[in-house]
Amino acid sequence: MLSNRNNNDFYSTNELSSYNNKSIDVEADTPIVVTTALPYANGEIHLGHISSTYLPADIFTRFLRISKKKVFHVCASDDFGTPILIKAEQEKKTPKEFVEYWNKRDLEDFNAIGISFDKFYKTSSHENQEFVQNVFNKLRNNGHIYEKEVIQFYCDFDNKFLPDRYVIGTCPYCKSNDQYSDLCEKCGRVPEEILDPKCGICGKSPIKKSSNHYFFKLSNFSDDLKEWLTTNNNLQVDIKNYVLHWIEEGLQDWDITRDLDWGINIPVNDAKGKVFYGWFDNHLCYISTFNTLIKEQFGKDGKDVWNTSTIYHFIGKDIIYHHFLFLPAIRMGINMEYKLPDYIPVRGHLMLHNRKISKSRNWYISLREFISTFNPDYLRFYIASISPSNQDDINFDWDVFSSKINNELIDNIGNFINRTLSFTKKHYDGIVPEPGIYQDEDQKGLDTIMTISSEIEELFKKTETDKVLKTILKFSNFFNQYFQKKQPWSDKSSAATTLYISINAVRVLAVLLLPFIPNSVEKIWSQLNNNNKLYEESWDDLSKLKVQPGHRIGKISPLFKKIERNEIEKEKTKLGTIS
RNA sequence: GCCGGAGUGGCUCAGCUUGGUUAGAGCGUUCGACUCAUAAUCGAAAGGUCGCGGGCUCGAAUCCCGCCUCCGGCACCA
Repeated sequence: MLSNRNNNDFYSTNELSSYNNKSIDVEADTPIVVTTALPYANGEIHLGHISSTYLPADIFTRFLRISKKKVFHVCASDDFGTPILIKAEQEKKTPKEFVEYWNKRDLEDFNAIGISFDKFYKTSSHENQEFVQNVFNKLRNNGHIYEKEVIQFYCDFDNKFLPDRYVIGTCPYCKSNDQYSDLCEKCGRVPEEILDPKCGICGKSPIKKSSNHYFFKLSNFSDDLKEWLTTNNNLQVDIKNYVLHWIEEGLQDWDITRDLDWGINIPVNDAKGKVFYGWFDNHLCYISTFNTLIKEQFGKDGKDVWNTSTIYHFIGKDIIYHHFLFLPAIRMGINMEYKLPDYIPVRGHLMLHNRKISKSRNWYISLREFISTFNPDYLRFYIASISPSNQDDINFDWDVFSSKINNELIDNIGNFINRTLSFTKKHYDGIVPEPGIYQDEDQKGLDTIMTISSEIEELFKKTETDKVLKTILKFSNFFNQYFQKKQPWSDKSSAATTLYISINAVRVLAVLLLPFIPNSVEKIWSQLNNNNKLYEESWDDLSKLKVQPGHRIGKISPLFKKIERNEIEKEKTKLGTIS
């Protein structure tokens, strides 16, 4: 059940516009382009999407921003294709209305969990349509496109070709009725040939008819792809080997045509009623969206910026094939007008209590539902703390979630912050005290603050978010120990020094945690009563003692609310029962 | 079937690339300390023949061979 809480307001909206300071010269420093895989505009975002793609990208992006790098995070909704057409018809909406709804809804959900895009656009934008058609024409002129007749199901009654999703029949494997010809939702397999096919619109038996399709000669690029995969050392080795294996087996040319009217028109006169296959246009939307953003922000041609940038495509492991083969091959096919990606961080899938997430089997947790009950930062913290920088699957478990949040985020980090600030309030009237002589313990504390940034920076760059968080927890744990050993409540002579150092450690923690729990960290900042904005902080200043003696801190209250046993039990019983 | 990954204290995992002090961490358990703090924190202890068998080596969780078990991918999917 969803609460009435307005999730849009959870993260401040002017935060992003402040990042995008137009005075920054995009050419002065190497810009970084971060793209995230496009959500398909036919259903809600769930925890799996967040975990495999958007959160790792957002943490990375936020780290780059605080490191004062020029970074552009672009994404878009994937608006075309048969499943959308079918669902729109079911809901008696035009496909355009349907995808507009999901585009808006997805962005709201992303905002609610603090995924910060510089632009979230759509594959149905006129910019993308023109761009895709342009790319197609160039590929065609370069000899990478050919035409071929293919046999398709055709419904005489409805007078149209039936793409796979429009053909319903019996699964040849598990014999379930009423399954799509390209996917059996009962057994999860992809039928070779569906039994007893029926038209998904009128229910009559379709006939087979030939249709002229356009093919992309993926096979032209085998050598170039192999070369790229071998020489780009930023790509994950296990994935490279996996993809190289596909190339060895021989790449199939790729049918990029669909006999549909919901898609990007193929810019050829005799291709009326045909559109591009979604995977031809959707990843080109990374570029068209980026170009639109650069035009809007700087009035420039995005191409130049793109080609001088470092490019990251964040994806889940299910779309490796498209991103390691189709995407680069298409860019190669237009003479590298737009450079290839430098990095393709691939993450595994999120399991739910050790079972695969499946919407059709109702084994999933939607993002909306999650954040109607829990602080969105709890999800960010938990997922980040269990996400390795490889494509291993990870597991969402309500009990682990609750113990991580209560023990690590709240009891370790939250408590250190709270005890430090409360002590300052109580014994120093909220004024940061003047430090005295540094003893050994104090010096160790100062050293810990000094070295933390370089220790963490490397891990961030390798997108090892779980290790970053572990290091931050170690940092916080160190200061809990420090506080305990120094006993400022009884050792009055060194209490001022203890508090001065501790308060500065709180500030460091806030900056360190910004990429992970951006909302909560704003609260720390306001409790510290710093007079600048947190996002104006720079990573370079991380290890400085910037909270000065004499500074008055703000109002103190616990940052987090603990997760109660019964809340978790409630969530566990809800699993799989939501209709 | 093919390709890949994993098996380490009750649980979750790190370490393995570049073999070498009594194999680490967190949670959980037990005992103790403290009271600034959201019954929090701090200290200590118990607990593992590092899946099995062999091999190389002065020495292996770490390298090599074989076996067992589990998991993932195999071109719809975050």
